[in-house]
Amino acid sequence: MGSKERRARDREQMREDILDAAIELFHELGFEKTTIRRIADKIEYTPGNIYAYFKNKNDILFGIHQRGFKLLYDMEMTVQDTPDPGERLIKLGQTYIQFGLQHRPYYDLMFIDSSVQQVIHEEDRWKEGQNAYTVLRNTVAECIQTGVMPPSDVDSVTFGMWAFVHGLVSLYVRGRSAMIPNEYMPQVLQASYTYFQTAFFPHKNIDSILNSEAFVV
Amino acid sequence: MGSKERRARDREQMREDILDAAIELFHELGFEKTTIRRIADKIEYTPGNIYAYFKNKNDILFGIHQRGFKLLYDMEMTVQDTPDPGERLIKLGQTYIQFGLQHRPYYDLMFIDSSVQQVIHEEDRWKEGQNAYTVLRNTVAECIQTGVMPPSDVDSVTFGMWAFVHGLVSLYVRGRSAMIPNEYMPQVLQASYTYFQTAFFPHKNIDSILNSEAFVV
DNA sequence: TTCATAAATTAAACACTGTTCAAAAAAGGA
DNA sequence: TCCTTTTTTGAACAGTGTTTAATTTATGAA
Repeated sequence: MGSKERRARDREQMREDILDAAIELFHELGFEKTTIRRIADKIEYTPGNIYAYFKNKNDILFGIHQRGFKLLYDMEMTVQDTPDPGERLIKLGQTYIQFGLQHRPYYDLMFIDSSVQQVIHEEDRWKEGQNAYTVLRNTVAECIQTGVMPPSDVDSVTFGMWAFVHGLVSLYVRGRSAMIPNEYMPQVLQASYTYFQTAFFPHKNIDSILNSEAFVV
Repeated sequence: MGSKERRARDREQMREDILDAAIELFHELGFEKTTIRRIADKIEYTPGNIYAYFKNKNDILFGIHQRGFKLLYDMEMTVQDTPDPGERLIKLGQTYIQFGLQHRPYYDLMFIDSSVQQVIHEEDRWKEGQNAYTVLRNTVAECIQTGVMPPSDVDSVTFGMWAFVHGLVSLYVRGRSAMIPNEYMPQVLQASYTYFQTAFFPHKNIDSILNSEAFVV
């Protein structure tokens, strides 16, 4: 008599299928150019049926948005067992870059695309993003408290750290690194990241902390 | 007999009027949501007439794109007479931030918006951007050559520097600084920028080089 | 002024978009 | 089988970028 449960699973599967098709098309064409009719085509249904699963096109965006923040959160948690806050901060930044490069379509929707940001902002969905910021901020605060970093305004340092890794990822994602051959990008990204961290943690051996695979584009 | 010239001026003025209306609407609604009909409304003409001045909607984008890079280039040139490369690099970054904050609609179109980037990329219009990168790269190279900065891969450092200032501007422009009250943003931006530059130029008095007004949002 | 030519502007049409909704089809339980 | 609920469809709506023929406006010469 578990057919009720199976029907619920089927519904959920259909939602996932729609999201899978949508994230692929968003990545390929961008949000605005992706049409409901193309999403429907990809999963071999008619356009109207999409609306039985999502309120509208923006609602599909939210689904992907949530998936993305869950992915980022899970990756952030894998470095939380590093006891030294300086080392943890270095790993956190690396993790953020790795997330951006490995889940580019998500990153784009979560942090860059403007039509997306407008929709998210209108519907007050930025709370997930605040959490990601807080994780970073706590680590910076601990670095300053324990003397690993010099006394400074916590938000200024946190925002700067975030800006740096966000800049690395988003310039690359937006094709702004065209002047550098793509096969060199992993080394450039790692060298750039190492160079900046060295300025803040001169006594640390950065390379032994980093994982080269995180910078593969 | 100068009526030929006046007609040419009138045509040029009409193009400027269209661009003025477009940049305002792009900023307000984004590129995709801005319709030719609304641009036409704003300048009190019919939609079809726009096409007597611009090939299509993308072509309007290019017009704005060109304006923006001219603006940025002019601002970059104002610091080129600073002889010390380290000081010049610090000022260059400040200038970039200032440009982004003061000409937000342009910055958005030039460096962030994805539908725009796609169009620009398709039509191979990124050469102007390469110039902006070269200006920065030359300064970094000079810093390394003169021993102001330690020996490093020039592209890695340049890309990192750009990433940092781009990150500061674009996180703010995208409303990612919502956790920080907006009235504190100028100080946070300046403090963040100062903190990072201090790490690279420990013996310089950064604050005496910077101009607080550049960080006004 | 008058008139022919050239330029600027318009209105209507095209195929496309997101979205809605009544009708049809399919599935489930008795 | 038959009734009910759920899923899916197809047609319709107003709005999009763009094209084109027709119309209006401006220009310089007679």
